[in-house]
Amino acid sequence: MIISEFERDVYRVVKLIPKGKVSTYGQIAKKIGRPDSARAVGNALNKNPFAPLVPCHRVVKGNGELGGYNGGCSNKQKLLRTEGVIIKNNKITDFEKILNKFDN
DNA sequence: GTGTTGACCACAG
DNA sequence: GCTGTGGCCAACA
Repeated sequence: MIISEFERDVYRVVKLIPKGKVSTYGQIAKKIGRPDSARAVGNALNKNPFAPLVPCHRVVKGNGELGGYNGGCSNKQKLLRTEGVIIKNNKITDFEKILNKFDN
């Protein structure tokens, strides 16, 4: 399985998200140097060649909603709650508090 | 090779 | 607050 440098960066950053925290497509995109390519980030995670390795459940939309990945990672929501992330109606409670902004 | 689509975000009206 | 448009990367028809 060979992937592009872009996707590799995406997975690298996503894996850096600490337990109990989440991030957004936009933040990840910005971190890897493509602030306008949140779509490509989602696409990379959609393929998800590192399914258990990349915590896709810690990646959500910019407004705190879970997003459309819900179909494949629904059980991960419960896992997030176990890690301390409160999820309410497919939305993250205290989203800004647990949001891991890769702000260097 | 061109156009469309996809787990999206930001800006303008 | 909602809608439309522009923007990036990769995959598919």
